[in-house]
Amino acid sequence: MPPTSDPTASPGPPAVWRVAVPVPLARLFDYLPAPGEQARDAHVGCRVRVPFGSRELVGVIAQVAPRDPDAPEPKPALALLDGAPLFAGELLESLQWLARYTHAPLGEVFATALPAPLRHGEPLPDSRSWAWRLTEAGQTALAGLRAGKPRALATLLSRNPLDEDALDDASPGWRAAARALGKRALVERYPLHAAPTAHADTPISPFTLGEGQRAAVDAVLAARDGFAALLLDGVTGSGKTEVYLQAIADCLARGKQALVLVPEIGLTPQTLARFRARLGVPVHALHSGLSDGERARTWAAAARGDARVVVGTRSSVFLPLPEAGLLVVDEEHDGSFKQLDGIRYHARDFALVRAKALGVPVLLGSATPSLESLRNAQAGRYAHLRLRERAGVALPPSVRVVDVRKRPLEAGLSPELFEAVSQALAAGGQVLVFKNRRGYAPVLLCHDCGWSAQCQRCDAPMTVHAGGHRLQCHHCGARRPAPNACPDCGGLALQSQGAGTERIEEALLARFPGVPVLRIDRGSTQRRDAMEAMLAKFGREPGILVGTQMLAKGHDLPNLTLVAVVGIDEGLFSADFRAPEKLAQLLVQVAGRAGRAEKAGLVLLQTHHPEHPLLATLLSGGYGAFAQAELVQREDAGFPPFTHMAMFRAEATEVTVANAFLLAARRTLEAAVPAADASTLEINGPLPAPMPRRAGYQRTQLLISAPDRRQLHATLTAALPAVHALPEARKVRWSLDVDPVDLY
DNA sequence: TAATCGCTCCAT
DNA sequence: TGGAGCGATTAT
Repeated sequence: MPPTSDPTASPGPPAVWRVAVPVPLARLFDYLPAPGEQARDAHVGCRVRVPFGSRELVGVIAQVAPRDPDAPEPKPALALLDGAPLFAGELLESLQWLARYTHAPLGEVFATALPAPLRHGEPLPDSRSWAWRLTEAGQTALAGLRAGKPRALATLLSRNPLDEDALDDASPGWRAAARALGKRALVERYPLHAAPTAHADTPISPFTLGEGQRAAVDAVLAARDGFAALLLDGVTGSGKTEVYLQAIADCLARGKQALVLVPEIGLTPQTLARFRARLGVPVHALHSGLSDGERARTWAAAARGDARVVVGTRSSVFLPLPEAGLLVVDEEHDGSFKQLDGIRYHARDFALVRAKALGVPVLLGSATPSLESLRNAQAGRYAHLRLRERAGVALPPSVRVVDVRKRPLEAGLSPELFEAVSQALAAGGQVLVFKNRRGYAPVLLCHDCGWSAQCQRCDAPMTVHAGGHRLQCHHCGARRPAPNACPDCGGLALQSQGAGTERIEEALLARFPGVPVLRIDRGSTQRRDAMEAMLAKFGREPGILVGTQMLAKGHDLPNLTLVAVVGIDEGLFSADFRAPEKLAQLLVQVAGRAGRAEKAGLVLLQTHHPEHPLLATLLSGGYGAFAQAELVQREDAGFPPFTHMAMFRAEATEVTVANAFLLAARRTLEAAVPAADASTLEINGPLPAPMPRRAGYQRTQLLISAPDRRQLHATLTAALPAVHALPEARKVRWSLDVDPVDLY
């Protein structure tokens, strides 16, 4: 950091605020302190409102520096928004690291790290938790209340006061009832005093641990006084959550905060309820279903140390943790930890950076660890903790590959599959049919002339929906009614080719009349809690679930005895080098859903390629053997984690315009490569993206890779200012993605 | 990124 | 001649 001046302490040139503003410019802007303020070092990390062109923006003071006497007079800032910095210490440093690593402007990184109200300059909200109790008048009036929601709420509160989180769980929609009762002074709201420091009395639960779990907990506790990365590698049902809970309980007992990152679909009410029941302190949840106000409150609670445990999705990795003791990343292999637009950070990787800066352990859990994490474990950078056996009485499922070559298929389902479903239902079990394609059918084809329905704005076929009546593009969202006759030849022989979840549902309903069939995908469950409600209604009686990825985890389904996986063949031959890893993870995760309780589960894999090496390795040696084989291939091919990548993407209405930019960027990069790295740094492209046209834009890409991360960053750092300044850059939408996950 | 400036075109 | 529409410019 450059020298700063504190005019109250030492005379010298007057100081200015150097502000990181949320605009795509990788530099700071100088402002004179707001009226009545003097620039002090303690202002670093505070928000300020500043004039910017004709706009007003909220920025963050990144430095306090002496005013440059040669520069023109800076504009004065409008107002200092914080009395104490929002970003300080570890978080400030980690975010500065992230800006350097992603090559993104610091102002945009700060903006991404804040919930919307704080980003727009609102004050840090009140973060106390509130509870409700019955008043004396309420006690008296209780018996006289008419039946209904208010009476139900009053009855609930007559047993004991409840905090708002507990009310959310116990009685959704309670707020209207509470307001009604509050008006009549029958109930009242009061602030709870969050216990801010030590919870020495928090018991480490008496739950008995298996041998592997015990060893894992011991390893985490042994590492608790400093930074350590621990990979908790345990099959589904081996009790990873119990290990997290015990490690968190220890963390709480020492008066520290714990942060648990979970995938987008992993934050179920079930999970939260389990954390709340076991830890004995308020557990804050942070996910996309919350209002902006709630997110800001959680942020404030974490910043003040009031939130002792936060369970949240990707963006929770930006929470301030002044008293951090432990970070957990559950399902660390999950793709939803990578942000795909804006600041393209990886929450798991950033959690590691933060844990290191905080000097606390980070626990990465998965039944199917990413190859990156396995490699780090093998290189000795992470401790590798294995949980081999399933906890309790659960038995591992048996897996059967069904060869469907030359078999008659109905909606893509084989006779063997129908037979297995029939048997499972007869035995009183539930069935999951997994197909990673929503809609009715992936293609609408003319049997006479070969025409197929394509999206007009994307290089992709349109998916058939609504039983064949509607066409929808899954890439740009376009919709139109399905034609009755072929637009090319006028023929009436239009056929839905292939099967999505809708069509599979239809076939199962026809085949098993009277059996409940529930379809779960992004079409059937728009709202976040819709899936909960549907699964609750589905219950434990015999029935069939049909669904996509959404069903691969979360939601305990103890009566599930058969899992049938359909349509994996595309994944076996994808061009993406990560496709095998993703497919193996998906198969293992889905299979893990079968037979979680006393009943042994059966998994059917339907394929045209029963001899495919991926399946063979996975079946004979499990995920570990697959991962070993895959790592060897990655090393031979020079792919991550043995090499490091960055991707420039460009889109424009004309492909030549997109390519012209990437070609100019390539020249700029080549000129910036240090001589010592010239033989190892590789640049590929410009090449068309795997989907060359999307939503009307032509998309091309440029891939840079180097065996050493330092080389990659040295080149990017040297070249990026010139790339930003390229005249061609003004004509395209372009972005840089360091460590891209999807190569498109 | 987003607001603004200034150039061209063309309807009035 | 006004102003819609578009591309270029610029931000302390």
